[in-house]
Amino acid sequence: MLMKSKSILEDEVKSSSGVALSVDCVVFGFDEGKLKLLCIKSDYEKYKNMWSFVGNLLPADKDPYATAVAVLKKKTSLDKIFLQQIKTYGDLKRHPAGRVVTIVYCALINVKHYKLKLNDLEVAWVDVNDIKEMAFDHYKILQDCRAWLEKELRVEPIAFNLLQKKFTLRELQEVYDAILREKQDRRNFRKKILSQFNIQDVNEMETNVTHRPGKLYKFVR
Amino acid sequence: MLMKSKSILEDEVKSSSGVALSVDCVVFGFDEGKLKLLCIKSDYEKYKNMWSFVGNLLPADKDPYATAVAVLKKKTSLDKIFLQQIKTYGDLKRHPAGRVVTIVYCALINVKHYKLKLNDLEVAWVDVNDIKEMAFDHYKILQDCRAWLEKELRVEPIAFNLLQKKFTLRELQEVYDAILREKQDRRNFRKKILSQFNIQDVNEMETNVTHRPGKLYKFVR
DNA sequence: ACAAAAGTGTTATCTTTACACCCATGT
DNA sequence: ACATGGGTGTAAAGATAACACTTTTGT
Repeated sequence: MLMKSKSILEDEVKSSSGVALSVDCVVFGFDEGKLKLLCIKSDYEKYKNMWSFVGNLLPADKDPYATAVAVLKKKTSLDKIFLQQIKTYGDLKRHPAGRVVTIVYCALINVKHYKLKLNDLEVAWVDVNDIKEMAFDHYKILQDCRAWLEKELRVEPIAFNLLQKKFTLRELQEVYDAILREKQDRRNFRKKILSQFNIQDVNEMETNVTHRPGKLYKFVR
Repeated sequence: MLMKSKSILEDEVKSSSGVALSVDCVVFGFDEGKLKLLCIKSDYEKYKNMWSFVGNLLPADKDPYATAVAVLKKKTSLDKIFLQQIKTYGDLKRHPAGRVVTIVYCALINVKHYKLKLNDLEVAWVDVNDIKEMAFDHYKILQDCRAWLEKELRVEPIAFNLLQKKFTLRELQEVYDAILREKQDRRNFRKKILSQFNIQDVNEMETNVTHRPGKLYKFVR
């Protein structure tokens, strides 16, 4: 969502010959077996206390991708995040402050990354499956992003962005099962994923688990 | 590309707090076994006589999709065109007139449609494979659209938009072969396409061909 | 000893690929 | 009669799906 307070944004909208441009980031994380969404409480009266995406107006001297990177840096302290443009939303009535067209990016981040900190008390990780509505048209956008994520997951090596560098095949499968909303057969999953991508055994084992530890792997491009 | 003359556009860019928004349409057609692109000569000094896409600035009272529909209606007289948003381009230096962010749509149209007429002398169908450069960042955009088209063709029933309602399987395969840039085996293609989509024999034959006429089919959703 | 997940192979089914001959039409 | 593409089946290879038991660790 837009970071400016309502009155400041309305001024900007008026001054831009009718159309303002913003960038929104749909940030997915994975934790405790669940797909999570980085959410911020809306500061708009109309959507008071509803969740929305992090975002910002597009500065005149920054391109959309750089703006999305800056938004993520500000909210999470992370650089080098997997970030992909999904779609642009420009319905006339989508924003109560006036005409705002927003370019939506999807980010996949590792919730356990040692550098991750949420630099805003209003920002939180929310279980995607618990979200039934959001501010603005963000719920619709979320559905589009989930559809994109499902499709992309089946063909591209994007799941690794949600995990730490070294991971077990169980963790990897948990990511797939959460995003695709189905439990796959363990043996078939392992066979397929190992033949689909270059995944290397790093000769280490997971620790601090209450069961037989699994081998650790890494993904290599 | 943008329809306005250089000076008018520059005024608009200046008045919009630094960022103007436009819509560009990458329009594909299929004719004589070749994938064609609807092109217009650029009217910018810098890109004089180079091809560009049809497009327009986003009016304050129209959403991006409706704007794309209006552009196509104006240039081709066609309504009800298959039209899908692909990506938004906003590099700082992409347009010589200043800061212009453009939302790109891809359209697939039937070149033989009885209503199709190009309402502009500067507009033409160009063989996609003959295009080596374009104005602005349009060549890069074209490559992205071709990549999208290839990927989408393999899974969604979009090829039919490039053909007339009734078509032969040869014509359909020509579309696939042109977009995927490979000649597939005829028997395998027929088996696959008939099992993938609901394609019905309309009990008619093609006419005016110098060889054994093929059956006509139609696609049903 | 028990609970929890790791690790592993085979078989059946489905999908994909490679491949060649006769047929209908126009010239 | 010839040139052009229409129409069709089969077999081999590869991909996917279903399925169960033994092992390792922590408690």
